[in-house]
Amino acid sequence: MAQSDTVTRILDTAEVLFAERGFAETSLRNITSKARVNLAAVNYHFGSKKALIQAVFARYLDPFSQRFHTALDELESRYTEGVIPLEVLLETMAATVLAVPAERNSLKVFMRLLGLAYSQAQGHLRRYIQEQYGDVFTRFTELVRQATPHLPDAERFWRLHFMLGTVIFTLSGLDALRDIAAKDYHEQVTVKDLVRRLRPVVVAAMHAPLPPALEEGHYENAHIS
Amino acid sequence: MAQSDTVTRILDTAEVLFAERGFAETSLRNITSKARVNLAAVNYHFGSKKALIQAVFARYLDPFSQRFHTALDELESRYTEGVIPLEVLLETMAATVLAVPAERNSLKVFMRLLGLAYSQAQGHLRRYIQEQYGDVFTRFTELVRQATPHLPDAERFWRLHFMLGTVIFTLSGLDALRDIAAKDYHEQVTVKDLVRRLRPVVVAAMHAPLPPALEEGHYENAHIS
Amino acid sequence: MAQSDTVTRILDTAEVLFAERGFAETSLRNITSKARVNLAAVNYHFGSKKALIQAVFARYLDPFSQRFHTALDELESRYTEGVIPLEVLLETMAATVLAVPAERNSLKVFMRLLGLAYSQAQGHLRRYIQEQYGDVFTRFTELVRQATPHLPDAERFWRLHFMLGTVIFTLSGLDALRDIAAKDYHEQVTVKDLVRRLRPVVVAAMHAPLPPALEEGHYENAHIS
Amino acid sequence: MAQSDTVTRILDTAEVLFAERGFAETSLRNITSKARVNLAAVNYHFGSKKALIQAVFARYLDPFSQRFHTALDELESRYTEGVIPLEVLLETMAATVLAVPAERNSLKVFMRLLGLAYSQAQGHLRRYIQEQYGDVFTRFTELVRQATPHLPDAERFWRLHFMLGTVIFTLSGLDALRDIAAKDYHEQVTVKDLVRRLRPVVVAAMHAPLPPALEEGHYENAHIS
DNA sequence: CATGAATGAGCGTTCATTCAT
DNA sequence: AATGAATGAACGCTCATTCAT
Repeated sequence: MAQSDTVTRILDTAEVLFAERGFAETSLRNITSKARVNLAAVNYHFGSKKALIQAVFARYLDPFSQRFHTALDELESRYTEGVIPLEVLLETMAATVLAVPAERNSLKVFMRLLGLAYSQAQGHLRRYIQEQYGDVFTRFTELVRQATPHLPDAERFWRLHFMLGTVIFTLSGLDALRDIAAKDYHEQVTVKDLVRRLRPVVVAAMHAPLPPALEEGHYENAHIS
Repeated sequence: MAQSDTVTRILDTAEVLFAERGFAETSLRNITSKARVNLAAVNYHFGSKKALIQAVFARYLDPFSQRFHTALDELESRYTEGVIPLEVLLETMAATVLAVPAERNSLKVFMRLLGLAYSQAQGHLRRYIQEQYGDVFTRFTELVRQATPHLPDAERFWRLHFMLGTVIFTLSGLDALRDIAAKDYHEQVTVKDLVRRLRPVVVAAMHAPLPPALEEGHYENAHIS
Repeated sequence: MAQSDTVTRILDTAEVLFAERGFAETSLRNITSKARVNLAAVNYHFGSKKALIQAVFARYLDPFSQRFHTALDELESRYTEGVIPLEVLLETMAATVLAVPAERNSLKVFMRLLGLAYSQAQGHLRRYIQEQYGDVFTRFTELVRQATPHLPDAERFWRLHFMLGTVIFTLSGLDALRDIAAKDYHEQVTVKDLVRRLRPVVVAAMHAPLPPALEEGHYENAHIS
Repeated sequence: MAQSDTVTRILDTAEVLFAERGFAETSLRNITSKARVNLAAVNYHFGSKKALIQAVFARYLDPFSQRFHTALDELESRYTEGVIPLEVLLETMAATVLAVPAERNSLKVFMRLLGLAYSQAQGHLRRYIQEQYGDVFTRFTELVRQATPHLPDAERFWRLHFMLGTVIFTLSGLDALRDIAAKDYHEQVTVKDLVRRLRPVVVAAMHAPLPPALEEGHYENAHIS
């Protein structure tokens, strides 16, 4: 059995099981038995379970990072005179995020994995992602800054994460939500459809009016605080 | 040791550890040793680890459910003539969500738990929450429907979940994000501050223009699909 | 099953297997299956394999240390006027070493274990023994120092270890040597017999003339160096 | 890579690691990765781990056996008329033992290995050594018998092993003992120095008076038995 | 009401060895 | 002659749970 075969089968199986159950709930025995490879093969090829988890992410994030850099290069060469509009930046990011797993028909898995990366207690994973792919995100946020000069830096930071939450939460919980939606609204939702719905929401959120300044104590009287 | 003491100490310890590490990564030994109670006490008082997880949620969701029903009762008696405005509904929900853990100074823990409930592979937990607290959410969404008659039902459904994602993602990952924000913007973010920032974003998102109809194939030429 | 039962059976089985095969070559499964206790019982009662190894030693060394201190107390109260003769010290040590395992008919095992403690790569074990029982050995060597004032300190140190080697090597390899002796000399050797033979050898070794001074270069011409 | 190169590097690395940690605690992966050869090379060149262990010993014992036979030949041709004195025999053995590893600066390693051969649970190793090198030891002990006609056979057997214990125990634990000695007596001990100290001790031990006969029951009243 | 002891199942990992190339 | 890949067995250990007291 060629290396690529075993390695690929482990990765293919692992990403599905990780996405379905999370990392701690997926044992190497689950993976190897479903992939029909030897239990020791994971440690042989990846070294440890942690390294396997990172490899699963790398298989998405390496091409993503590469393509996104390329796409931003193109944008920058096209908009030499002015700033790149926010909508174009968002559109480009969406297109790149979708392009990579689209080839393997695994957008849902990728999104679930992204969601897990944030929510599960895998400190090593967040560290790994930050180290390996931090620069491309930094580059993107800098372009967003230029596209939204009216937004205070802190406000932009939080809004980007608000939207990140929207996207990851929605797409990673897609199956459950889709079931409810189908039951209540007799509607079969596709990822394409969801992205269509997300677009105006994200744009509106980024363009929302600034909140009242904190010092005014305006909210002290409300029940929210 | 009175029962209530042991039970409370288990719950107090469990919710913190669950929030910090997730459910699978927190063992009963972690909990009982930190709570300085006997290992068997969890199974004795709660029956199983699953039941403990549900009990941890119930301690938040029972009072939340109760208060929210009461708050909606008040709103309905106040707005007998017209519909309750969307902003008021959102404000009321936010106030109720914040009120419960505020008494125990554990909003962050509660939000982390909510995030975990969605992201972790605890099917029993989602089922439990749906069964126990589904009706109050149903009541809320019906009021939102009346407040946003112009929104198609499906669109409203998705936008509510978009915003749910925003809130849960942000508040459950608060610590990590707060660290980044503090490092980059020299800003110490409080929950109160975050809610202030969330308000206009959520409102804008709910009022965003409808997406173009899917049938038009408008997006087919874009890179997103 | 009472605790003492399980714990004792684990210790009894472990010391025999350790003595027969060494520490690394004896698995917890070997021990627990032979002792007919659950595999997890070792970790439950001792915490780890390392701790089990130390517990096996403690069961011998704790009473030994105690008795030896008592015996030295008696000697010191008996010899208030002069020094305790070397032969008496050696005799006392021998008697104490033999007394402890004699009660459990396991001198051979104890000696094998002592030999292993020196020869096997269990750094934690040497550290543990040094920490727990170093003081009684220090006390003994100090008395030996007073009994042999003519010996340079370094020479005494080495001769004590030469003799330690003799005793441990002989008694820990007793079975193999006994087999050879039985085959060649038709002699069934008992521990008592071996101690009888060891006595004059040890005394003669401690009283051997000093080696020529190193500076003389006397040995440079010999083939030994 | 020429075969001899790979084989030599495996042997060089293996003997060091075996001496440091013992046989069971040294994995083939340890050896091959440190020697920078392929994992399968050990099984390819030696057949098994056991065979590797034996090969490590053979590299010392083959030349030792050869030289010792030659040295004894010389002694016998020199002492045609009377017996070879005990001191000369011991001196000759010491010189031969030291000569072989001296060429590779690895006396310590050799001694550690000898100690391990006795103490570790490698039955195959003792068998191998006995089969391969038993005759030269038999020849030596026969000469010792002629040199010490006054000693009963059994007594001579045990004293030789007492001394074997002294030497192997001391030299194989050299590093640890050297550390203690250096700390307590500010003395840097060399192997040459140790042999100097061993000489009078070994001679005195071999010449020690015979123990009282066992039948007398002399020791029954002592504490030793 | 509470607990120390015990259990069976399963975990990630490492092992010496084999085999096709 | 040599090696990368793969394997089955075993390792120490932790898990949630049960049970007798």
